[in-house]
Amino acid sequence: MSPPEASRPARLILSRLDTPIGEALVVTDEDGVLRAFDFADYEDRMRRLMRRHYGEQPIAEGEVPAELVHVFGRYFAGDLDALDALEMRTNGTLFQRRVWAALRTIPAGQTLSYKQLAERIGSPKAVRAVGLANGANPVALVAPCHRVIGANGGLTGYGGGLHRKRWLLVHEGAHFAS
Amino acid sequence: MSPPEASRPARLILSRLDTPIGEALVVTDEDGVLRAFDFADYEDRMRRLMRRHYGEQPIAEGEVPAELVHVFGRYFAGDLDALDALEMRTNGTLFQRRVWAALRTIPAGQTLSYKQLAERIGSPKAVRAVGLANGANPVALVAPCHRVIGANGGLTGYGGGLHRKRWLLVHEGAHFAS
DNA sequence: CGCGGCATGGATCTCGACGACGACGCCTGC
DNA sequence: GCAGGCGTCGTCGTCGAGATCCATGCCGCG
Repeated sequence: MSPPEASRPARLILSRLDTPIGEALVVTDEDGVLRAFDFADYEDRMRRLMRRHYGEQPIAEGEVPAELVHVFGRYFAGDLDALDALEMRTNGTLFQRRVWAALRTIPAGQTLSYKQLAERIGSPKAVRAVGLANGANPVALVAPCHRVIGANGGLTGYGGGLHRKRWLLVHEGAHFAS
Repeated sequence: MSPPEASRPARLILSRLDTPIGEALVVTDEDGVLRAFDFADYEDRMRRLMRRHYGEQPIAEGEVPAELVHVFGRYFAGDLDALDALEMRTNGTLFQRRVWAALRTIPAGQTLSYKQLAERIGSPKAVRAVGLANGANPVALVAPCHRVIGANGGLTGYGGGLHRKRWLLVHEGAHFAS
């Protein structure tokens, strides 16, 4: 159901990618597989997450792998499903990995409420916990936590700033309140 | 009685010094005051100690301050009291600092047993604890933990290796068994 | 003697318990 | 509607208790 815990990477490489909504941080491992995606104005939180998941290991600066440049470029250019097949590796608790896996079952253009997401992973009452896990998602966009909104259709919150959540949902043609 | 806990240093500088008993590690703070002295073959332990006392702070490489080169040189050349006036700063628990301060009251050429040292700091039964604190001494030579030996005159143990303890005691003209 | 066993005390590590905290949702009372 | 209160549940930080580890010393036994 949820993917297995990812092994401790031999190396972590941090690179930076320009997007229409600001500079993004891309962390990959020695196989070039994505370990984190976040926005540059939240670099502190991203580093804290990496430390939590992988220990004190230093993070080297590098280039964004060509395949990732290509795939994110397509997504922002309007090919909304471009990220669906992209491999990602995450650590985290069983519950978190369940939530993050469930996120990828929401197609672009659609949204889900925190409640519906909680039901989908079999813990119908763990609504706020789902919110917490959403906030701890290391791989924004690829695990599309921006597609989860309040039961009343409002945007509630987003780790990258509400303006980005709004932009992404508009970009994907989803419906939401105000 | 025991010196106050040293403040967190602004900077730590690690330098290396040749001695008749092998390369030594010298750690100084931004004032050039000694924070650690150990032998190069135990660099791991030294770094662990620094981390414990001063946190994750990185340690820069640098040159041994001229005064220290001079003073250690004199000690190894036979001026056995050359280190007596040297300033040092240590962190650690109250008990540890009491032990380390008491070490400096043992003159070169003399020895004390762990028991006598325990009595000297007012905890006559904390004999093994004194041994532990001795092993956690960050400032070898300057806090002369090598002058503490077993009640039967044997050398027991030394963080820098027994051969160094033996060499130092011979160098200082102290008496000990076998 | 030499050896084994045991008391002794501080530091460190590990665990489990506990409390606080949310990117919510629902119900109530105006 | 809308503001406020509360149930709910996984995380994380903190704290404290208990076990373990030792650079010992002493006693008792062969």
